Amino acid sequence: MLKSDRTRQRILDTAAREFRQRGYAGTKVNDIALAADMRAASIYYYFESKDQLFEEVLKIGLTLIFEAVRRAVEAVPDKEGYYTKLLAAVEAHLSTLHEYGDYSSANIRNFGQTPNDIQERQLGLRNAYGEYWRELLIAAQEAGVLRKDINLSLLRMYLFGAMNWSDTRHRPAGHRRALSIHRVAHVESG
Amino acid sequence: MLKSDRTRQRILDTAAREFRQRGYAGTKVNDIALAADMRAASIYYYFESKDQLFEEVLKIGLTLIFEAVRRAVEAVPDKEGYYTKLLAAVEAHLSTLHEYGDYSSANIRNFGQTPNDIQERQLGLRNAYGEYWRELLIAAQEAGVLRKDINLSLLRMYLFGAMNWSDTRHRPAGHRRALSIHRVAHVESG
DNA sequence: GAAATTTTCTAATAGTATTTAGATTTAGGG
DNA sequence: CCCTAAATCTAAATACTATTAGAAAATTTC
Repeated sequence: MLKSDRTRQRILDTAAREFRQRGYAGTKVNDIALAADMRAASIYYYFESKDQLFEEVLKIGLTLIFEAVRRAVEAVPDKEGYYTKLLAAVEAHLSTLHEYGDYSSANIRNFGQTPNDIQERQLGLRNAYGEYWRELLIAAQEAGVLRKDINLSLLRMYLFGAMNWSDTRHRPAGHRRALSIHRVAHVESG
Repeated sequence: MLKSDRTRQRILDTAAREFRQRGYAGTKVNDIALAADMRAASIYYYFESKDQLFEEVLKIGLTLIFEAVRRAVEAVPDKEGYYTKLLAAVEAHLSTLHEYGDYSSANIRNFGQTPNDIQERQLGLRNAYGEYWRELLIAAQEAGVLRKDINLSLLRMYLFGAMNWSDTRHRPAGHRRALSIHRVAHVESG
């Protein structure tokens, strides 16, 4: 029963890559199949529909980020304070985006243009992640790590934008990211 | 001969809105036509193809932002220094995104998932805008407004991300932005 | 190694999309 | 008003796309 699982995984990986690059409507089931070295019909043996496949990719994408960030924040001892916690969160978000880029980028880039019924089913997870950051930022501000006059909703929005944008830029092959995630998180020169 | 121009404009406006919401592949020529209160075939009287219409929307979107930013920066007297110039640029970018949102958002949100041939034709304009910011940031750093150890490529990437992200969040109707662009640019509470 | 089961493929179906052709309507100038 | 040109429409051609049916191949089990 293992081959089956590996094939399913291969379809998911390929689908994530295609959805990321061409979007939900722009990706044809056939594109995914050919890129995964099979015929379109075979995909229906593993997934009910294109929509269901897409939803699974979306869910995996955000779940990976959320769990990595939560783990990273919880790994910081409380005595280190909220500045360190915040940095850990940023680094975890960026690392996941880098490592499981196809899944998480597929989610981030396509959510806005996803059909409504799919969006609604994903909204819970999305809001939960936003809420997690909201509370993190509030705690950081109360701990004095962020100035009181900073608008936390805006800051959160900007943070997400900044973290997720890196993804938009195309990374030329052979010119792999030369900066460590740490440097990226600190906006430092290498 | 004015009716013609107005209709063409109406098609463009409608197309920008649809492309923004549903993406390039997700938007059907029919959707645009119906939303603009006509039949699909009529669009072909004004535009050669769906692609050409899409390209025109993309181009308008970025051109509006670029020109607004350039004008805003040039309007700042040199003696006011680069911090003011930088803020003016951010405010202009945000304002345009807010005012001509459909065009500029259609560009920002869809560029990555646009077919290759279209992307290539738009690349010149995109690179020019990026280059404009690059030089602005270099000048600001040399003028001492930005710390020397800050990686300008990353900063630019993050700036774009932060500025363009606001766009992703849906603005519930009736709950129009309560913060001024100025406050948004400063990440200040209202 | 043959039977049973799982997996994959070929071919067809049904539904949609873009785009043309050509007829019809609308608007403006004389 | 009427004529002409511009603008729009209806209907159809063409081309895709998701999905299904069922045959064929591969894999597993005994």
